[in-house]
Amino acid sequence: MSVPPLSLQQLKLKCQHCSLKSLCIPVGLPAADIRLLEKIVNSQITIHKGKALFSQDQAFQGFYTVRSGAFKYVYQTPTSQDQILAFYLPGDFFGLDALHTEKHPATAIALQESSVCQVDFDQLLKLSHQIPSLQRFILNLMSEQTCESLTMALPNQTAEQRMIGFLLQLSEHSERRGYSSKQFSLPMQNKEIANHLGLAVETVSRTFTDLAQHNLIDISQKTVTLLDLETLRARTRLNQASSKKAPPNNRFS
Amino acid sequence: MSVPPLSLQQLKLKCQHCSLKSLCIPVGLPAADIRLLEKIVNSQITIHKGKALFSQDQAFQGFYTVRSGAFKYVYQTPTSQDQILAFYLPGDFFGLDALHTEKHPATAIALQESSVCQVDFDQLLKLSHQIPSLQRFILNLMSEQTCESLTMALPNQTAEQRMIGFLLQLSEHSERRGYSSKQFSLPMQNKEIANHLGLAVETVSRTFTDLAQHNLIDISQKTVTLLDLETLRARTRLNQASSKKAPPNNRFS
DNA sequence: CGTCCTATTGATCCTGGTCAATAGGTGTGG
DNA sequence: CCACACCTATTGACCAGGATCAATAGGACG
Repeated sequence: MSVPPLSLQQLKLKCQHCSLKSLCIPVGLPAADIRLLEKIVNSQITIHKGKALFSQDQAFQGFYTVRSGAFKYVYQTPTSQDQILAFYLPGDFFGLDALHTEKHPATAIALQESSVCQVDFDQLLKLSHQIPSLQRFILNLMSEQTCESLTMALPNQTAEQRMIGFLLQLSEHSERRGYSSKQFSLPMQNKEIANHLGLAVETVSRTFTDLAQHNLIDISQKTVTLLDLETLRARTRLNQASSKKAPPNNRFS
Repeated sequence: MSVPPLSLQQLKLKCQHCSLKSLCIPVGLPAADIRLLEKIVNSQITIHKGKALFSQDQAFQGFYTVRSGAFKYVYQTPTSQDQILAFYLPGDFFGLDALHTEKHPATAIALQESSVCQVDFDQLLKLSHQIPSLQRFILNLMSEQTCESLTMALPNQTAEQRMIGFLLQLSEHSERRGYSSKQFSLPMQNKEIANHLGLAVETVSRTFTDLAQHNLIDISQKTVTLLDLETLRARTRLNQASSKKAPPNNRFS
């Protein structure tokens, strides 16, 4: 049977026609540069549910952006306990943390049928000599990631606060991709949320039902609806600014 | 009174003669390149105890390396609660997380009389076109920081595990600088350790005395001695690998 | 349809936070 | 140089949030 010279399927694999291009490397680049970029991007990678895109200690061959699906990023400790460091959703970049050791520090596992683009890093560096804004893009990307994980590392926080923070994070992500900030799906299991947030599965379950009973969220079939963003945001603020005492030296000198 | 043309004091400010150069940007660079580097580094910055090197939201002018002293890196939340994201000791780089917003996301405050080098980032980028290994150095630096803060964000962990982890981190740092991995000083207060680790001050105090009573550490006058590295390391492993059940699917498929 | 894994709900226990009181340090002014 | 004030560290008593244990229900998949 004959196929058209360029199917819609194939067309979509090009950066120029990618629905995520406004969130991705091509942002702001002229069409000519995007065509150069396409040459060093492998957009044909599909990963099945439960399979690893790359494994911990595997050699770094480039970094990735999620086209569709979702990943968990798992660090395996020497004592064979797993810790989910992050989840990656469409539009997210990951893998650059392997740069300094040339080995991936953790394993990326697909939570569902997923597709990614692989960007050859060395070639991207070369290309960045022709396209100066690329260099800035890479640096900004890494700076952003450092900054994000720094603030992510905030401890304290009750179980509810961590859960709400997690939901708000997904909400922002959904919004950034042009979808609803109030409704999105959870591609991961409660068990995985628990692991990521450092809680027991039971606590995750209980917190979801608590929030639902207070009409702050609605959750059914792995789809979450945030019903009261205001109150949710308010509840993540720790201790309501502890205004009980207002010590005189709460400012930097 | 007449002074020699180049005092020992002034000499030490040069990258070539800096005692930290093997940990810093000059590592591996020929003397000629180091001289170029010296031109874009301001090594004359001294910060007094309690003063800020830069403040949250302040414009990014370059990044820093600690020459001497110590800093806490404080994020001030909208509700005016402070969170210590990190401590920076001699040899540490910081400030690059400001790159993508051009504003520092947190405030760096000296814990004691401290001195830093300020590196003009734009000039460093220019210089990296002449010295290719510089580009790699910058990228590696940022990758390392991303990676570090990612793994730092591990939750779980009991109070004791977090405290030991903190001490081991300082131990490695001390070793990297060529000092003892077993004995080092704590430039920060218990209050600040507590804040950083998300614990109560009382818990920090209690954990120190507990560890001391078990002859795992010795602590006096802000100087810590690690007496039993083996046991300390063993105690950071969460749950001793939970071998009670050994589920069949503890491996990635 | 049966098996296995995940989610939910209840009961109990323990780590670590909070409150409180005291001791030790540091710095300032008389 | 000492006294006082204020801040930090330590120790004890108590309490609560969330982990653990346990049992059941719901889903996914062969």
